[in-house]
Amino acid sequence: MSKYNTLKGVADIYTPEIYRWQTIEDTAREVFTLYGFSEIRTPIIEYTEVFTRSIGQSTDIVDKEMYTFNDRGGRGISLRPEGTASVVRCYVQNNLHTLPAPQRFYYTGAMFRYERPQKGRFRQFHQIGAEVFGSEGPKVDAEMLSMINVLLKRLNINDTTLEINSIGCRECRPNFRAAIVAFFSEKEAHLCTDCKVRLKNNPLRLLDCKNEACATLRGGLPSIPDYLCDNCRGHHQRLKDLLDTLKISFVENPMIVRGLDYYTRTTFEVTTQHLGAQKAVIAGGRYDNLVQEFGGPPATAAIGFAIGMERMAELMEDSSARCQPPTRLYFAPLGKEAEAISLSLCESLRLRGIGVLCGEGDLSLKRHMKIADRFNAAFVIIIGQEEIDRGETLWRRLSDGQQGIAGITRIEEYLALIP
RNA sequence: GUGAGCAUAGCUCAAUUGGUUAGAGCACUGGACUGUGGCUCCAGGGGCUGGGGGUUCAAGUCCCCUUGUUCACCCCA
Repeated sequence: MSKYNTLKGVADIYTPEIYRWQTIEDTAREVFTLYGFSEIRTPIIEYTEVFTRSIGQSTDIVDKEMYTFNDRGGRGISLRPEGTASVVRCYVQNNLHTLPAPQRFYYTGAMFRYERPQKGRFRQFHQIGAEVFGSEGPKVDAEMLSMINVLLKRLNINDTTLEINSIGCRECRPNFRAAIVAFFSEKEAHLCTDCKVRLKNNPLRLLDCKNEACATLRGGLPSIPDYLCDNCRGHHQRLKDLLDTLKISFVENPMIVRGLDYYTRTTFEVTTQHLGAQKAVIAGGRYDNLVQEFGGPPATAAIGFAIGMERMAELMEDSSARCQPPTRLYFAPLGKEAEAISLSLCESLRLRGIGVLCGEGDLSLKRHMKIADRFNAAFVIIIGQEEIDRGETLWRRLSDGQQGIAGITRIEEYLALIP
């Protein structure tokens, strides 16, 4: 075995799987454009600080999952583990706040996290994400969730649930956090070992521990909405009202706290039951302080989300994925002269926008037929010596075997074959 | 990083309590049909049974190690 294999947790994507991916990408571009988003492309590598400062030093992502290394110049560099940090860096670096507000961007591309692969989780995975800068109002939250809704509908993906939550802002989160700490401190002895650490480092994450014992302890937990300040409470209520107006169904899930430190107020996930343990297909939220923390204009509120491509593609497996566009005509030349004629006919047809394939002149007709069939061609155009002598070609429709003749150089007659 | 399962042809899988030459379907190539595909029939190529070591008269099968993979935990898209 001297063959090379892919690295652990990365994958080649090709036909027919690639058509599902293209459908998702094409549809997302279309829908996002309708909502006023324009594409943004940022590098896959950044200074490591771009990620550690935004995502949070104590999160799992930067703590143990980043591909980090020094380049030949000794610069500390990381492969991006997610998209938002780079977009924010780009926004600040290029003073994009000077564009008409709010600014809307979407991106697509590969992300990297050093994790143990499992269903729906890879070391190189792909996201389509969108970000809006410069609007604090819940209208943007609702609009974004509506955009997601439209995308899912267009892709024929049902069976998903939109879950929303609010985790407060700089003003009210400390109160809430203190209440959580107080609540669990009494029960610390009964918490799992992970949660004992969380109690000190990141108490919010006590909320979504899956350990049964911890889940039981959560009974009687102070309710998050009770601790939101008036502004955050108002924001959250307004969002829910707008979602109702737009007839977007959702459930409130006070346990959504997200694993990245930059989130404020609205957080949300689109979940499914079809992906094993990885139920989040799309996730995102507000990050009203991050732009300022990156040195951008103060009080630049922002919100964004990311779609997991691999997970999305898996959901589409039974759904209406676009198939490879069929080759409409297959040219079957018999002999060198016929091959040359076929080749130039093919070029003419391609210039007219018709997808055609040209076989090789030294194949038997039987081989040609088999190949045409395998490529799903609608018609085979047979050109042998007899045809050349008569100045015409023989066409055969593969679906029913009907045959006819066409003038050898009359492009219109080939075009006419195609419905 | 932790735990469990699985590695046999390109793919999906067989192979009695350990037993002699490791099989089948699909796919591929050729033929039946020398200028006509799909369906059918026939034939052919393909394997160090993931790798290494051990037990045994005998190992695809049992044991150990290793690598890969799958699923789950942590966490996340």
